[in-house]
Amino acid sequence: MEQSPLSELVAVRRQKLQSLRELGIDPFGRAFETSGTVAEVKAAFVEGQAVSMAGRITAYRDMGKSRFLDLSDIGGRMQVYLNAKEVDETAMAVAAQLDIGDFIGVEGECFTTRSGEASIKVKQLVMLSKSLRPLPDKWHGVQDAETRYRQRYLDLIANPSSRNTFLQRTAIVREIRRFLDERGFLEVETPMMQAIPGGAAAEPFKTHHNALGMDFYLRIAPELYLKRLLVAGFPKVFELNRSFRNEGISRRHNPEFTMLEAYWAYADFQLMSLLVEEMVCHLAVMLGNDDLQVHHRNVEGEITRTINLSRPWKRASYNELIEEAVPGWFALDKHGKQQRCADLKLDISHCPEEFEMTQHVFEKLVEEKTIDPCFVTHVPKDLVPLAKLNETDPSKVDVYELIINGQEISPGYSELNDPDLQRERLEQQAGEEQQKIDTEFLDALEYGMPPAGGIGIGIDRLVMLLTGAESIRDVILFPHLKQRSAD
RNA sequence: GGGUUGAUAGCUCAAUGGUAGAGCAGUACCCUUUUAAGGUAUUGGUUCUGGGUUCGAGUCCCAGUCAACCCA
Repeated sequence: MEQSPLSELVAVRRQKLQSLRELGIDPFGRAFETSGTVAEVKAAFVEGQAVSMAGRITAYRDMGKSRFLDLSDIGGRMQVYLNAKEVDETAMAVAAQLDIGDFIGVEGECFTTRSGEASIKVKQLVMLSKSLRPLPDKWHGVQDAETRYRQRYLDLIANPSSRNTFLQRTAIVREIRRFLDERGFLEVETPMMQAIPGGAAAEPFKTHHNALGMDFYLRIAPELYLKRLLVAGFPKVFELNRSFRNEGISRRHNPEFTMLEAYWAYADFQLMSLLVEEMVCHLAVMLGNDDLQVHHRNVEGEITRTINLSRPWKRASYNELIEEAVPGWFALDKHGKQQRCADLKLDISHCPEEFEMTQHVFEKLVEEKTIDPCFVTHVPKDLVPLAKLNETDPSKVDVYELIINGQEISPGYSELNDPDLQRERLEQQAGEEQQKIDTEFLDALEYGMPPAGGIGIGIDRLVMLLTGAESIRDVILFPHLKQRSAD
């Protein structure tokens, strides 16, 4: 045996494991029929009624001849009461070998304690799984960020706020599917492994298929395949799943992230903006923000930020917003813009072109400062090669970029369906790297794609916005971290 | 990639360069309605890793690992 204190704690639990086996008990039990989840059993509480329930022991209060245990699952906690008078000797012997962390099943009857807590008086106790390692502190939970991410299960066991965030994430995703289904959108699945990664400008992950003897890329967006389905005749489709970008990791970026893309034939970006507005408000209300004021709070529960989702949401053009932030910007020549950026302490060393400087100003002085929703329209065409040009100003495209909470949450386009123009604009964007153009997509467009509105929504960022999470790692169950060296 | 901060018992955290501690968890005992149960006693340490300075390093210096935040 090793000498470390952890192994001492494990040894104590392994000794109990052995004791259970000596009692003829399988410490890792089998199927157990329950009356429902912990929350369901608690909700259906009727004094004196027989129930059965299973869960993990999360607290243990030993009174000598009687014991109180808290049984928990991801959705709730309920107290059970164990009394030597109510159960046989074996059950009390088993109870003596229990630890916080064990899974047990109980059969018994509902009763209310003197202090008024709905509880279960145990008649039968069944061992379901022995826990061999000690759980985190019951009161302080897991504070260490690294542990919370690497061992998310500990975070979820110990931290109610984390449980709540992920339950809300699930509710949001489910409700988005229901919302779109209700409006006639069909959910589809398109390739995550693509020979040519299209639909966005981003660095892809590369992989290899042995039997085909060819390289694939993990998709950076599903867009070009969903548009093939518009060609196929689907009037309304969506996909809600993972995309992958081989770029930096930050508070706002995870290499794999979840995106919704939806396409609606015969619609345009303006109709799509209304759809998104309606959907996000609907989700906010579902989560209990009836007044459409989403409050973000710190650990003390104080409000740190309030996002006002009241409709209608602001709509403003790209140029207007930049002029608002930097008056006279567009009157400046290239040198003047460089000077102005220097005055504003903006680093534009990586922006050789004027439109890139403008975009940098937009990101730093508009996007990051926009908390309440704003649809940014009339975006320069160089930034968006897959959208239709504006009829009156062909230097702009018919798109919106929805900014909320200082982040881009959703782009929406009037989708470009002119195959020749699309080819030209992709060629222009690709520059020297013409092999990066998905020509089979362009072939598909030549068969005819209806005019359509399309949207993308970054689900992780949307969940951050709606739950008040400050890091994308707090809304992704298993965020990617660097592997720790074996020691 | 650069900067800043951090890593101490299973968990949460202390510790002027001078004997590594507390609460919870664990262990033993008491207690038949407790609930952050309570009472008494008690175990538990590669202070992230490797060097260095020093009579003496958790603490100071250097390098590394991992993380958080900011910048790119």
